Amino acid sequence: MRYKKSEISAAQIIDAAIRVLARQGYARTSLADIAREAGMSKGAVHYHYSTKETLIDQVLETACNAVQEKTLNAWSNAESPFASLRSSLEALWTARAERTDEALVVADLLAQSLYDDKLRPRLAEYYRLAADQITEHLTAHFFALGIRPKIPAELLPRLVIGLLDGLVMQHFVEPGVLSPEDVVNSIETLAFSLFELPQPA
Amino acid sequence: MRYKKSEISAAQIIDAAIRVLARQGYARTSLADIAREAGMSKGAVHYHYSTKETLIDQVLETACNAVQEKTLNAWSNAESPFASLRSSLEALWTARAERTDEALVVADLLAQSLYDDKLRPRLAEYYRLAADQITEHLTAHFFALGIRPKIPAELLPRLVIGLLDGLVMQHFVEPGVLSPEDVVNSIETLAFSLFELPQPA
Amino acid sequence: MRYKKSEISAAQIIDAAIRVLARQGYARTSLADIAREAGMSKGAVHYHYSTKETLIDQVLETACNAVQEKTLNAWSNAESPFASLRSSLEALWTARAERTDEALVVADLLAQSLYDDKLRPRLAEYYRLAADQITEHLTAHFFALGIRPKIPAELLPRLVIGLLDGLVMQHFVEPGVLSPEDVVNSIETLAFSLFELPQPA
Amino acid sequence: MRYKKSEISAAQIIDAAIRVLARQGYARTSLADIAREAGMSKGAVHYHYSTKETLIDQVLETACNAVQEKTLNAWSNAESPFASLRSSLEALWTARAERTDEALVVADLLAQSLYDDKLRPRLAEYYRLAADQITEHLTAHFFALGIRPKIPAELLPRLVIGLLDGLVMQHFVEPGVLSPEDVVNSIETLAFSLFELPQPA
DNA sequence: TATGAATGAGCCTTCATTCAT
DNA sequence: AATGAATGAAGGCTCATTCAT
Repeated sequence: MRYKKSEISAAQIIDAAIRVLARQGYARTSLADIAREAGMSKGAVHYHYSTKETLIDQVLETACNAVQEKTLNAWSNAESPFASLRSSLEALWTARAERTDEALVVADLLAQSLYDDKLRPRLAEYYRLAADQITEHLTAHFFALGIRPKIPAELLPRLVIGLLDGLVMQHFVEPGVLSPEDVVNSIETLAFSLFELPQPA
Repeated sequence: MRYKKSEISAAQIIDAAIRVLARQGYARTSLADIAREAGMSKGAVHYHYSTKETLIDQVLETACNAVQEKTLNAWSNAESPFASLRSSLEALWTARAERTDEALVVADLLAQSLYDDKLRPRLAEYYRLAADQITEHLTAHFFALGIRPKIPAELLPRLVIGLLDGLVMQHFVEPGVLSPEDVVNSIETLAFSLFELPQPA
Repeated sequence: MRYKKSEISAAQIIDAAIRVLARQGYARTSLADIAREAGMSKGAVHYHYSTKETLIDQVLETACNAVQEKTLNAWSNAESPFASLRSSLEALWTARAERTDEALVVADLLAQSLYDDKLRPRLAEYYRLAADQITEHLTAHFFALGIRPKIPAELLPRLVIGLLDGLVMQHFVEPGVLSPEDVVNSIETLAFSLFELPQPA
Repeated sequence: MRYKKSEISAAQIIDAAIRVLARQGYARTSLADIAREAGMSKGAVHYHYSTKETLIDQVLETACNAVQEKTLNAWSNAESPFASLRSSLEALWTARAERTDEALVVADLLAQSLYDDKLRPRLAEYYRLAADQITEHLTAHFFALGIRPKIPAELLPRLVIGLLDGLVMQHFVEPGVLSPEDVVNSIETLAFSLFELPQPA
């Protein structure tokens, strides 16, 4: 078999944890909640992850990867650089705004990381990977064509991510206030402005 | 007597709570911690705020107001619209990135609000006020001069706030990654691009 | 004035306490509840009764007296001994079963007295007085006529009171189970049997 | 293993609770007291009974059953109906007056039930069972012989119980005031009077 | 005489963790 | 590999009591 039985259980626990954390948030989630959701005893959870810290750590890694993977698909379709940019932005926004369990967990643990030194490096890596994804795309479709932005190239992805993350929080706090269309349109306009390209018709 | 004894104590508790929350985060802060920081007994805290919820509510309001007030000063100096914009952006960034207790508390409780219906409205109002502040400035210094952005005017403040908030989280997670200068420069450039103005020399 | 202001307040507290105790029971009643009901501060309650114990003691005395007084009227109407007996039994039953605040408080504190040495003597006196009341009546209307019961005369009142108290608890626990008519009828029959008198037509 | 470990512990807790409640009364008994008496941690008590309510409920049931069972033996010895009646009354009285832990707990929680809707049904059942026990005996030994009381047959057991309960409270409040002999004698006399039987020599 | 503020012990409950099985 | 039982430290909250005013 592909995974040992033990590994299956361990993964089930992580999945259950993500579900519960997405539903209740870190501050209100106990190991008992997670065990119940995973259909196991508290003891079993401790068998696989000896501390809550270890478990949460693993949860964060899994959740980050999941979000990352989801946005990865965004960059595949190649058409024109412009069409590609738009569909990518759309995907990046959706992956965050959709309230998937994983995105919620990342958002919640992001805040936890302000006070938890163990969590912070993982989030830093998450940001780095996300930025790299964007950089890669920009390099292939814009920089390679000689199209350069008005701001430092290494800063651009950080801005995009920051903008998306910040907007998503506003979206969560007051769901109606930002229409997805407006968001994507605006970011697109912004991107074009930065690249000194004429707005597409 | 300027303030009643009771009001002083109540305010001391809020201040202590903000200090402790900024240090430890909501999930790790108990009423006992707050009482200790305030130099009072747990009972006294309960005397002034019958519930942890009530207290946190008040804390959030105070913290939001503090952050708001800090950025309010940003808009005062009038010179040219451009100089004003830059100094304002700088102030907005600093107010958030400086790791003041209040800004940290707002960031933390923002995440809590994902799971706490009582907190959410307060944060929504916070966003609204912040957006209004920006709108007001833009109206006076840009719209009034006939300078219009390429994106819907009511969306612009939301983008600015989103961008700042999002960047600040990256800054918190990995302190070195964004230099304040770069951030402000970039946002300024971005703003100028959006307004179709030539970059100042 | 008849009462000093202080005495009025003290009495108001007792009355309030009886109302609250009747509503919530001793185990669930705090001094704060009583103060609130009395429209005073907790401090004021403590000014008049320095401990909860003192207050409860006073409450019990007042409640006992109230119940006693209520049954006292029962013995007034003199007609025939038999008619008098019946109406008296009726009054005794009603005073207990009616769920007046005072009767409830006595019933509740009676149980407390099992564990509280301070309360017990008061209850003992209450029983003694109630027994005396009955004895007096029996002496005047029966013994004086040479009608003697089959059981020791000094035990009879105790039996009557016990019977009433015991039945009243059943009545409280399951309100429908004993009709007041049945109860009075039965006790009357019982009394007549004890006195070897023929049942009245 | 005859009993599971868990069941043993659960039973030990109930037993400990009965002991403590009998000693201190409901109003003065905390879970910590019970845990200490049971030789366990507070956490263990909560492991077996998730709520104080649940625990008290179980305690009441156990105590009621214990009292019931004790009086059950009273009805076994069959000799003559008259001798049987007397010995039964004696047993009924003793079971209540002896100050067994269980009887005290029932008496205390009986009072609590005035303010606790969860407790009341259990006590109602307790009364019903006790009444049934008596009815059964009366049916077998008196009604079956054509001996009928002067009062409604279904009321008779309620009167007996009420009388015993009420007398027991007097007995608890002032231990010396009622000699067991007197009580049983009187009730016996009372019973004979009700059945229109000649007093035995 | 009365209040408002404060205390500290104690209450019920939750929870991460341990451990024998 | 997993469970059930148990622990003990907190956690939020209640409450009788004290005391300056």
